[in-house]
Amino acid sequence: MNLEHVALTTPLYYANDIPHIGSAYPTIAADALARFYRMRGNPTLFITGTDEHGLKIQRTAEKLNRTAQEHCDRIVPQFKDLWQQLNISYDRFSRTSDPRHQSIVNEFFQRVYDAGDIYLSQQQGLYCVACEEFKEERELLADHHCPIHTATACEWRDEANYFFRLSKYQARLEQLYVDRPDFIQPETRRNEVLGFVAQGLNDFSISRINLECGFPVPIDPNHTLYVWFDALLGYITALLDPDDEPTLENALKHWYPIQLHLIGKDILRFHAVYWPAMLMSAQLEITKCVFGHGLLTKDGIKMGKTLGNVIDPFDLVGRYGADAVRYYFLREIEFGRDGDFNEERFVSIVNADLANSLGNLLNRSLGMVHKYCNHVVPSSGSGKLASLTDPVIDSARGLGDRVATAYSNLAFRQVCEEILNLVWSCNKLIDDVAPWKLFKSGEQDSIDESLYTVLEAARIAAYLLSPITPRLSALVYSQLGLEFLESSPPDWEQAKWGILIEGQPLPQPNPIFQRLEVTSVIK
RNA sequence: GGCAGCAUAGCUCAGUUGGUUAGAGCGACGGUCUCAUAAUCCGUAGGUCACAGGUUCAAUUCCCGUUGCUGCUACCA
Repeated sequence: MNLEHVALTTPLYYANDIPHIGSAYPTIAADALARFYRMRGNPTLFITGTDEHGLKIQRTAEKLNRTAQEHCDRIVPQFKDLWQQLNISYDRFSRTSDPRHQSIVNEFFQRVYDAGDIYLSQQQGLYCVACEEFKEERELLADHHCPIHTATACEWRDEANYFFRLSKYQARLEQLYVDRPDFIQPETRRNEVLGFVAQGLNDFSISRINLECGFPVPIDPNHTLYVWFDALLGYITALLDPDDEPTLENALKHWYPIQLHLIGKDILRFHAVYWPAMLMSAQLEITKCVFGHGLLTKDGIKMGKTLGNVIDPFDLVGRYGADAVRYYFLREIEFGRDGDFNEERFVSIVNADLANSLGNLLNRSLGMVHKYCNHVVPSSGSGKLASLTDPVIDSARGLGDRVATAYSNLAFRQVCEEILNLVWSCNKLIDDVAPWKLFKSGEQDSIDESLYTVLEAARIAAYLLSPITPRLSALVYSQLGLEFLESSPPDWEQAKWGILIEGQPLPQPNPIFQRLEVTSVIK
């Protein structure tokens, strides 16, 4: 078994506002992956957190009459609360306002500076005072008026900024993309990056003046580090053990390099271009893979505050529960592509798969065990029904490998499909065998054989689905009289056939997943 | 504008290295069983595989064009 260390990250979410569904989605995916790797026995470090610097946060805080730190201190608990409600098993919550982070950033900056990749230059351009931003000429209206603030013209500014020598890394980046075709996934995202880089890379400024919210530039405290420069380093800070001195050496010793950054495609460039260049400059290894997932729409329409059609993740989990939400997003949406949320569809998919197919499979077979098999796990039989049970058993035996491949490829949809195929074949097996008829004719051996097959297959299905629906799987296990601690699930041996032991008493069956009802009026 | 991608049943998607009746799930409709959470299982869905050309004995699958949609086209994050 591969016991490689796996550190994986969600984005460090911008702590400007409370979490939205776009933050929940990749976090759910990352959690499923982290749980999968832990089950396989890989030492796993699952990192999430918040990015707490930059102009937007500063402004939001000002509006609310708070300091930036106070503002973030109020936002962060809401992220943590949502993650708890969604059953997210993160190991580290990295906040970029952490003083330890500053130490890491300073050290990293020094390395890049020593490499000669940071220099002072002039940022010239048209500046909208109202936006406090430089604008491109092409995005402005006539006479250099800002489209947002049409009353006043932008003014020409000539501002000193520190720059990172990104252009120096053009060739090495292109080589990286060639040498490691899996570095950027999925393929379409990779093509976007290739196209972008092929245009030629410009150095980018990594400092701002007139900005308080952020770290001072180590070599020039009049400047503040540009948010992204320190935000990306939050991943490395998160690698520090709690008692470690905050040095790069300590951060890199166990978990580096990071295996996977799971991000939205909207921040792909920072992770696939700037970040590896920064790491090259600091002479650090590059993350193994950057995966840019798709974005979500609601009922086919882009979500936005102005449209008022945002999905509130708190509301969704509150009404339907963590497993249902986790399952829908990973089952129904091809990870990597854009996807849609539709509440009626959500309810029908979740009911069909979790309640009707898997839940009812367990419930009906346990019911029969209690009626026909003395409330204990039946024997696996003598093989009379082999022609019916063998295909199911074969499918269950191979399921672990198939599902593991799919998880490794972040193909959650495929994971679900593979598992459902087994579940469906079990429901069909029951109908084909019809144990209730065998009971009347007294064919106990065949009853046992069919029910053992189905229970054991259901167990494997639940086990392999547990990274996605941990609570549900734990319930299946307890219904089967087995232990399943959500916080430390049993190891991958459980993917094998034959774990259920004949004669073991079974508790009274109880539906593991209640059918959902649409609880809100569809607008 | 430039570059890239996509366009298959009501919905979400598979698929065809070009070749008899184009598939799955969900939804809908009909039927069956009775162990079960009115669940399961079976059957039905007559989709010109976006549109118009081309190559070929043969294209939904290759090529060109058109239309539509999406993404990228750098310093808000």
